[in-house]
Amino acid sequence: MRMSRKGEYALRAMIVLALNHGAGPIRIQEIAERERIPKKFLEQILLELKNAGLLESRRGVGGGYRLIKPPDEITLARVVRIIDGPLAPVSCVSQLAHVRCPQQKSCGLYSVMLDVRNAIADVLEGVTFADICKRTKSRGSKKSRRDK
Amino acid sequence: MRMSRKGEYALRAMIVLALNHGAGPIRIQEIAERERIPKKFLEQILLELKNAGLLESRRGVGGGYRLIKPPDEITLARVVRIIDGPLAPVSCVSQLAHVRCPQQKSCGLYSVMLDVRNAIADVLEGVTFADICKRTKSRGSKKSRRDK
DNA sequence: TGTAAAGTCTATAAAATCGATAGAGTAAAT
DNA sequence: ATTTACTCTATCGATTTTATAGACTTTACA
Repeated sequence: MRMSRKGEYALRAMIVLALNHGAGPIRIQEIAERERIPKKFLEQILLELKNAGLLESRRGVGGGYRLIKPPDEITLARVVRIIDGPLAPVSCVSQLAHVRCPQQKSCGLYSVMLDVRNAIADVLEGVTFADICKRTKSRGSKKSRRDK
Repeated sequence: MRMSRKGEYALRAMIVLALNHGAGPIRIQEIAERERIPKKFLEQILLELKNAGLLESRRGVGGGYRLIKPPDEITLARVVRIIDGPLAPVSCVSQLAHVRCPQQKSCGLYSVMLDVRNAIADVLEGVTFADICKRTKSRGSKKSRRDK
């Protein structure tokens, strides 16, 4: 149930941009160094986010990227969907992907996978980059659990 | 945030076995046909599930696979973890994978990803194959939502 | 007892995806 | 003009995923 590294890079880059929101644009290079992301890889990611309408850029001296909207209007879900596609764990519960689920909705898996998708979406749609910025500063961690 | 096809195959195969629990063993061939899963691929999957202690098998005429425990004692999470590994979307929130998250827990992403992992786990640990069997028969679907 | 049926095991192939890199191009600033 | 920094497209290598192959073992039963 993995998220791609690309998706994680995108989130980290967005956090940097959110923390800096209001100040001038930030260069790719700087984000890449701060988050230890391969620069050329990050270029592609930021371009995608720009083409999706999340970022604006300026070229040349003093150029770089910045958020178009304030951090509290951008959810993590938005970014993950742009970079990694649907949140749905299997294609049959995503509206976009047309799939030939053998028994369609009669299949018992369908509703569970729908629940999983919704659970993921609830978390990711409920958190904005403004929230992340707060957490990053105040470090207010939550409960913890095991995983395997 | 995809689950592998292998994981989905495993879940479907388990459902077939659960629906048949109490009757005799089921042949790989039969499961493969019913769920349209490549037989040789399914062999590997069932073997993994057997080695993990979920299934038992018999060879020769009249052989096949069956569940060791009743369906209401096996959660979907169990199967997904066996076949696909940790549920955690990024490695830094999984105990097993030792990772070098740049800022460790001070990173604002950490708690969100933990929430995602827990949300997934809550769903998958809360559903057994007995539940799925009920749903498959009675077709009691739930709420629906969009995804993209 | 021998033959067919079924699972077991390991290797490998084919395909897809991922992560990363390369390099030529364009726009902006000075 | 020159430098800086984003833009675009292609490609590469590695890994992972998905699938196939084939020889082997166990079991039933004729």
